[in-house]
Amino acid sequence: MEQRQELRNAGLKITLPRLKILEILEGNQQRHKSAEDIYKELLNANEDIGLATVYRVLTQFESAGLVTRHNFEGGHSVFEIDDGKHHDHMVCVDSGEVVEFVSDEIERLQAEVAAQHGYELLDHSLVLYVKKIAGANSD
Amino acid sequence: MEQRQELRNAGLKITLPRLKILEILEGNQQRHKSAEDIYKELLNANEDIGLATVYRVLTQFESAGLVTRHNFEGGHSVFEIDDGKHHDHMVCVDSGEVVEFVSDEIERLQAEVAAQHGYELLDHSLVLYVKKIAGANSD
DNA sequence: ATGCCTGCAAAGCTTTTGCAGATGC
DNA sequence: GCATCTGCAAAAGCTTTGCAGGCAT
Repeated sequence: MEQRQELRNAGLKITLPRLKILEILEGNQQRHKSAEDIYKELLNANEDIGLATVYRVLTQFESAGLVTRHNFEGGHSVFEIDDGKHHDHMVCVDSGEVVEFVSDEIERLQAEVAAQHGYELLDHSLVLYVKKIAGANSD
Repeated sequence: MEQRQELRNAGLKITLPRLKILEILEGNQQRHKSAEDIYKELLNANEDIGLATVYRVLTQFESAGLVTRHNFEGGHSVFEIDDGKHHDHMVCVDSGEVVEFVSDEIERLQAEVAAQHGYELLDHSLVLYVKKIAGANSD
């Protein structure tokens, strides 16, 4: 029940919808969820929370730095708990599976490239679209 | 007037809307345009072409490999002529300016990272969000 | 009690689709 | 002449907003 404190720190009142949504986001199943995904999980849990509220809460969480919003291909956004550890994503085009990874070298090169063009790197978005190699172990 | 041939190669009938849209995409002003941008340019040029047609044509062009669609942050797509030369993008958060760049090293590292996880790299999307360094020359 | 929060429904935005008429070949 | 293409308008999909009531503090 540490979530109450997270909400408090974010300057948000502790309400049932926010607790439930935070709980779902912290669940260890799928880390990357769309608003719709969350809405469905709430329905399954018999929580009477509107889709509009899900969106509002997610936006508030984003402003508060609790979650990160990603715009993968396909029009809709997905959200993920922001634990402070930066990483990029790899999406399997067959299964839709999302794998997180970090490459310090890529990070460094990005800053370097930006600098070469006279820019300071503020942020970046890197998504690899991949496909499982037959017969390979996935890690 | 080489555009007719490009359309033909793509298996598309030569029509006024397609010619005009291709022409705009090949214009040397802004390389990255949204459907709306193109629609506005058509209106300015007094061409009587509907927005729906712009979308349809862009989708056809994309299938034909004539253009590439990017989903930068912000909900709407931008299109760019596909000249076969792969590159990534750097977007200035202040001016909205878009700079293209290629880093062979980053490309190589991406494939490497994917392989380490048992995946084959099919495609990727890399966007750097940057800010001009005061007093630096921009190249 | 007060002010922030929620649910519902309606609107907003980008993109897609249906249909009848127009156009290219 | 026939199939493909276009314009218009309406619909679709995701997300946001307005409003009246509800809940946390």
